Amino acid sequence: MEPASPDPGEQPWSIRLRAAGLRVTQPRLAVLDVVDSAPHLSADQITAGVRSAIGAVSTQAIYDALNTLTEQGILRRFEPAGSSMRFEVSVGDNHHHLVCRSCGSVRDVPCALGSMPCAIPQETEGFVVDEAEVTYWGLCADCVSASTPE
Amino acid sequence: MEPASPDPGEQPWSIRLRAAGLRVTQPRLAVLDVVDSAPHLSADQITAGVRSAIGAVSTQAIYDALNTLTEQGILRRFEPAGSSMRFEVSVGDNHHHLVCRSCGSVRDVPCALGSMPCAIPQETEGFVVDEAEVTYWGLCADCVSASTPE
DNA sequence: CACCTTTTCTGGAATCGTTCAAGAAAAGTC
DNA sequence: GACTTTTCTTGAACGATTCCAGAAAAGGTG
Repeated sequence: MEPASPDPGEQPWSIRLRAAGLRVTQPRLAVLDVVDSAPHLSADQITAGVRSAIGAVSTQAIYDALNTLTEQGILRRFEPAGSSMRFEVSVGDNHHHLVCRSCGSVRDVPCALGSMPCAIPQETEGFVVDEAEVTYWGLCADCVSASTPE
Repeated sequence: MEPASPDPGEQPWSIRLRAAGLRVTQPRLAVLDVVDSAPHLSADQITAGVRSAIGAVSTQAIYDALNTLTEQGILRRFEPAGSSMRFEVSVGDNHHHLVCRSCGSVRDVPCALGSMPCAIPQETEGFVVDEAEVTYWGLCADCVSASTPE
């Protein structure tokens, strides 16, 4: 085993961890693998994935890893209203999310708002903006068809 | 007392409640007054405001009022990541929010993304979008100056 | 390679915000 | 004024996340 590498051609996680000044630990590698293989998972789901990959790990270790990795910009965290935290590997493209009101599923959408006004830091009466987060709410294809009579 | 009316010239809350098929109760009127007088409050803060206005009210009554009023479109609820629910009187302008990463304060911003792409329902691979929510993250003026050395 | 310092993980409890559930009270109807 | 339905009270439950103290592991150093 030991994928421990995001993708052939990319730097293995261990390198990215060291580059961020973080120690390379089993839980962190496992968290990265799980999040990389399935974006938008909750802490709970990530915990399950990590445990099935490397055995017993404390809940705290997962949260610690998620928080640390997020702080270092390796993961990106978001939290649609009514949902718990969700994570994805940070790729720096500032894409946005479609969230299904019915089943809570999340889908990525490229930042398609014209010429990305959302990436442009603005200033509003002294308020310094560093990020614009867009969440599209609606129904996913499955839930649409499930709710349609015919 | 008994403001019970959003604004001179606007319909009193009782009318709006009845129009929505809801009974007119003290807790609901008080919730509306509090939210109207200070947008972006949390359920907790609203509870405090309501209690100081009409005396003892159960926490549950507040949550019930908030949920019901939100369902009926009289209030608008939003929930910046890391924060609890926040409420404002729904005015139908689909404005957005600036959220301070440091102190959590919220400020309204008009939907200024060009010609409001955010209000235009899109469809993406069967995903039917009915709302676009934009959250700007950054630092409010106070926190900016507090964090600046000089 | 053994040692040492620092970071990270374990285990368990605590916390916050929100919801659930059953019965009492109030609103609106006839 | 009695009746039906909605709303409120009380009190417990719940999920997600964090806090804490001590044990274990990571990785630099001699």
